[in-house]
Amino acid sequence: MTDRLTQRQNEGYEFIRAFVRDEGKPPTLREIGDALDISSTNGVSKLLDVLERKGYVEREPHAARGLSLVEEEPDPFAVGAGPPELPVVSRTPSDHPDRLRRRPSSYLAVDPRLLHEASDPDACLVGRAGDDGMNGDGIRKGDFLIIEECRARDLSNGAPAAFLVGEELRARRFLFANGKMHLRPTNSHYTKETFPPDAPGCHPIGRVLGLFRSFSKS
Amino acid sequence: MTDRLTQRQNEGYEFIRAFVRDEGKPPTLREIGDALDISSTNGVSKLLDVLERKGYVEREPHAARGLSLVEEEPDPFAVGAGPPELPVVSRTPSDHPDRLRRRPSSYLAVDPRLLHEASDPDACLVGRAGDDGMNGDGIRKGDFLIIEECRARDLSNGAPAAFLVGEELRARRFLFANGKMHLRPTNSHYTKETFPPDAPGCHPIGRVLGLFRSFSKS
DNA sequence: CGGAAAGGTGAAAAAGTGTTCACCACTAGG
DNA sequence: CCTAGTGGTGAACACTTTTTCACCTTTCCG
Repeated sequence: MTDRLTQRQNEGYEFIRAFVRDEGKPPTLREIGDALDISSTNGVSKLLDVLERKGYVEREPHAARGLSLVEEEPDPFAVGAGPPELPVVSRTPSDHPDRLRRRPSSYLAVDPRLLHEASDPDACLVGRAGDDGMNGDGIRKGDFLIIEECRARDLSNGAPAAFLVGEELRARRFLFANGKMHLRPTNSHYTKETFPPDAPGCHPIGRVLGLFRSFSKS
Repeated sequence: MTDRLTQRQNEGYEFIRAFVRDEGKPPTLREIGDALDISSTNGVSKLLDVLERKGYVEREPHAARGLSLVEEEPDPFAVGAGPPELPVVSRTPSDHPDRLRRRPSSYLAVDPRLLHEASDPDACLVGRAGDDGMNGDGIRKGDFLIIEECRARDLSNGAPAAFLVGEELRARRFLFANGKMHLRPTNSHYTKETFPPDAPGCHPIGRVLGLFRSFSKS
């Protein structure tokens, strides 16, 4: 898909894209011709020959609507279509928690249904669990946690939440009592930790909505 | 989209969905007929009449491929780009393991990087863990398991695998020894089970590549 | 100038596709 | 027993769509 298009060719190409997006099927030669004011299907056919030669479309001979768009790069700024992609944050010192979103290491596609609990899907990100402190809840070190960012006071007591402690992302059950934050693990080998609300070493990130995990082939 | 479909109607509907997703355009009557072994286009046409009356598809008279799926989820079939969607299978009696792929209950978008261990991404599907037998590996009842279908002899010993036992999908570590299949749980409250290779009540589905989980708001 | 490529018109042939008609078999419900 | 609905076969027919052929103009470039 390297060759440049002329203006007319681009008009045709863009029409096809829009048609496929709106109608769910490729246009016929006549439909293209009507849109571009080309009265002869042969004129349209020649236009498509050029688009095919330049690698923008593929044609299936003799098939009605036998036209398909050649895969392009997924547009990183595409609005609308496709499942949302969440930024994956890498380890960040907890004295710079604001860096969390600024330097995502990559983006991961997530089915929207996994975000159905989220109040604001745009506030969601992905981070990796740094330890096994939530083993009792089936969360293991290295798991990808789907986190909806929120303030500590919006976390409900006892719900799984994510915190930045040092450079480590920790999932813990969150409890607020006596003016302090309590991070309760569900693994008997870990101990409960308590921090004052604005402790420099511990930043609440948000609630854990879900997770995913990839088993490596052993 | 309330009326139930018969098995045959569902086969047709699922074929159309898969075709649109894979080909980027709706199938013709003959293409549907070839797939479902219906030799007469009229037979296919009548099938579509029913699907249309029940609200699953819409037809555009006289148009080639004048068929479209009635929108359910927001644009599940974005053309071209986007992560692969895996069929989510629902509970199926183990005397009909072949139904697994035929009646997916939905499709779930999965980031391709979660499939990087798969030999064949097209052989992957999603099923829900039916019990807590793999608690020790952090797999919990209700988790969505990403499974690559394969034959039992292609499973490596000790690897997490999925089995259909009765109507329940079970994740277990798989061992083949002394001519028998051994399903080893990693939860001390569950017991190891042993089946002969062709036991009617236990069908190996494939290896577990990963999982995801959605925490419900408490 | 000459040639190549883009960008057409117009018509007819060939191929693909949807529609209709007549007919059949099975099942479930009244 | 009758009827409606499902699920077909097979063939003829009409419509839609792609392909092909002959011929044209304009622009750009060596």
